[in-house]
Amino acid sequence: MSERADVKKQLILDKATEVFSKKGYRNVTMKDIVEASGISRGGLYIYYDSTEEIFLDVLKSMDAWEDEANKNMVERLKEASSAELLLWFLKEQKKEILKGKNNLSIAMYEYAFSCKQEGKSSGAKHKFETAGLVLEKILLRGNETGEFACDDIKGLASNMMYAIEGMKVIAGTVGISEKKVDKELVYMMRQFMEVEE
Amino acid sequence: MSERADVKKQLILDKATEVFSKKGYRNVTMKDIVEASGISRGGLYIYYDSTEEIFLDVLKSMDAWEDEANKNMVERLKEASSAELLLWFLKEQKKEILKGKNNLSIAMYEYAFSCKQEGKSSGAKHKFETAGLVLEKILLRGNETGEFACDDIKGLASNMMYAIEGMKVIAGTVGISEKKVDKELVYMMRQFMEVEE
Amino acid sequence: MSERADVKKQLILDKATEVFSKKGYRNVTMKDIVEASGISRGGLYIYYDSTEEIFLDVLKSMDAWEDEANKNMVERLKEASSAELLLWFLKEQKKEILKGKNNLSIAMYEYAFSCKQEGKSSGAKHKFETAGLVLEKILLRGNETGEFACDDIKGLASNMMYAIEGMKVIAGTVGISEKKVDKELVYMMRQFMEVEE
Amino acid sequence: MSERADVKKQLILDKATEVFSKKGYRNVTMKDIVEASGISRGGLYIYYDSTEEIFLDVLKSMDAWEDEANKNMVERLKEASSAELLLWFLKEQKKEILKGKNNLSIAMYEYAFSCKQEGKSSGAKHKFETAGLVLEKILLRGNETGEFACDDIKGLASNMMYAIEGMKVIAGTVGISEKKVDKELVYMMRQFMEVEE
DNA sequence: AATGAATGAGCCTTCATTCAT
DNA sequence: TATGAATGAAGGCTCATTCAT
Repeated sequence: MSERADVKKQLILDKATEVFSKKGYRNVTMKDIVEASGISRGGLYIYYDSTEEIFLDVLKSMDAWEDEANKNMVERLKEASSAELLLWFLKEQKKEILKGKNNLSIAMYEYAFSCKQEGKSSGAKHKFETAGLVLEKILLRGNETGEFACDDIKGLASNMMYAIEGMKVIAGTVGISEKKVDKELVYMMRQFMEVEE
Repeated sequence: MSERADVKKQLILDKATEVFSKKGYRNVTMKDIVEASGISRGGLYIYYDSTEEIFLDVLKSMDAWEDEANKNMVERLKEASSAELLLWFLKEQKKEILKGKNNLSIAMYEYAFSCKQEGKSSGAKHKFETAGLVLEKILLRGNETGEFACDDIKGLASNMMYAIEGMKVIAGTVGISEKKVDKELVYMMRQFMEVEE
Repeated sequence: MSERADVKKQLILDKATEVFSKKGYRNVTMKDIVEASGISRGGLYIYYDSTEEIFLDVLKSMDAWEDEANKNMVERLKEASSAELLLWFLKEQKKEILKGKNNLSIAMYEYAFSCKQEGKSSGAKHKFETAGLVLEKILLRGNETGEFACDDIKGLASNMMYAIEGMKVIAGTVGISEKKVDKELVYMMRQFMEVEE
Repeated sequence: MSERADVKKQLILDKATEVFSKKGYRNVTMKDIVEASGISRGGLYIYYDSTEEIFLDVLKSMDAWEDEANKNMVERLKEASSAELLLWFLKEQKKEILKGKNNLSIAMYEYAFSCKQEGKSSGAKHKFETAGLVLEKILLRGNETGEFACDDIKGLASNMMYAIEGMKVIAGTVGISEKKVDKELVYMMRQFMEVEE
């Protein structure tokens, strides 16, 4: 693929990401993406054959970005304190939660749901598990350095991930306030560390 | 509306519930409901004007059922122990989580999401909050009777509800095992009571 | 299928026959048939899913008609003279040849060709062979009654059928005059019987 | 036009001939020819503006080739016996018949048919008549030399041409065996000469 | 000349909704 | 009320043709 094509694809992905964030997965038509990206109907088909293909590429590009972020974080494990990393991790999660109807969560759920219907794999599992592992690593390290005090790291990490997932969904549907998110995150942190209000 | 009409409506709702559980919200067509309910295309329009109207009625009938259940539970608060009630509550939640792709969660998320787009209210908020309040009541009472030991009931109830919500979504999309659900529930309970394995 | 549906289907077939006769097979779109039959786009899909399906039904209805005609002719073998039957047979062929661009031949060739591409059977073979057998029967009988004098009936029938087929194609493409057709038919008949000019 | 352009055009014609033979006329797209010829989409338009233009050029180049062949044959009339020439002529026809779905006949019929619709001339008539004249010449000469005995040369030539045309069509659609073609040709020849089996 | 990405018209198909019976 | 045939709008896809490079 030529460089020019890559630029075009990136434009499509950027606009498509907005569309999927606003409309979910199922409700998005090729026409939507055509109109959002300013490309002609036929032109879009040069690069992608279906909304599914585009959606998967959107996820892939996001995964690439997240993998990068996670790698950076693991690097930082060596220098930064666990508490700092945890704060960074939760801040990222908070950001995503608060994007609310502008995040891809609902689209991903819809997609994963339709995949399940058809017995396909959606990749959502991997994404969810990876984030859980990162959290585990941070907690484990914090326990070792004495920053945290937690006797069931796996259980805690899992609980936090599900609660965060729940907040994302609630944020994307009925909505959630920043204050509420903060409260939840503080509640979680109190289970294993001192938190000043 | 005649009694006969009510019977017909109930039939439609029952079958529509199955359809929405299996296919989500957006993906459901009038044809799906027509075929599932065995009623003619035109006949369906006598009772409902759109899939949205049907879906809202499905939610309403479920709410009615749940309100009833909650009322019963509050009644039982007087006779049963808080621990018993909590177990019953969590068992209900577990059941719903494990229904996985056969529960209405995804359809509700899709619907709530599209409502948010259009500024409508979906009723999902009410449902989520009601369940939270029930849990709160149980925990409060347990604290009073000394069965539970929890110093932030609101925070705990909220955390549990989000984590449960997260599990529902994960169950409906990437899937979750019963064992995993049990683990999560036990983890939650350990925060305020003794749990034997 | 209800009677009403049959009426509708017949209307579609009648109009579609005109369309296929005028435009061949490949060049016909659902839109053409929709416009010719005065039915809505969606309405057509209730009865037929593709132009191929319609075309096959057109052929089937013609076959039914021809089978009937052949059966009648075989009946008449008992009473009529072979010469009379032969004249009738050739008159039928002549009629079809002269329909020229209004006959289905070209559409059938196109269809049979595309079937061959895909390894399907088109039914054209059967039609061609059936007509040949009818001719053979007439010639055989004429030989027995002394009306005809032919020492290679199979060869003759085959030759005549190919020549007639050739005329149909030429008529449908470059065109042919009635006089020319008559000349050809007389030439054929002279091979085995007396023909007055 | 430069010589280089001629080379390019010839390449296009060669490849296009294959395509039209395989897919008929209507079913051929610019893309097919682009892919077959290895020339770019835009490049093709430098030389030809439509598939029709290409197809006409394909026919023209074939005509040129055949005219050449016919002229050669007429030349040979002076040296070779009529029987030899006839055999050569029929062998050529047989070859073309047996090419079956790889000959241009169907494409020509499709094209001629669509021309007739629009009142254009397709050139198919000329081709058909030219071949008939060649056959006539051979038969006439054979009659003069006493090799053949035929009292209606025009009628015979015409009959043969139609039968051959019929075989081409049948070969391109439902198929025909070599043995069957031989039988037909022998049957024709017996009408005016001795043929050993 | 040559390339191939881009355009947009046109056909295919589905489905919410209407309406004669 | 109930039916299901009919409608037409909307979205999917392909392909002839153009155009910047």
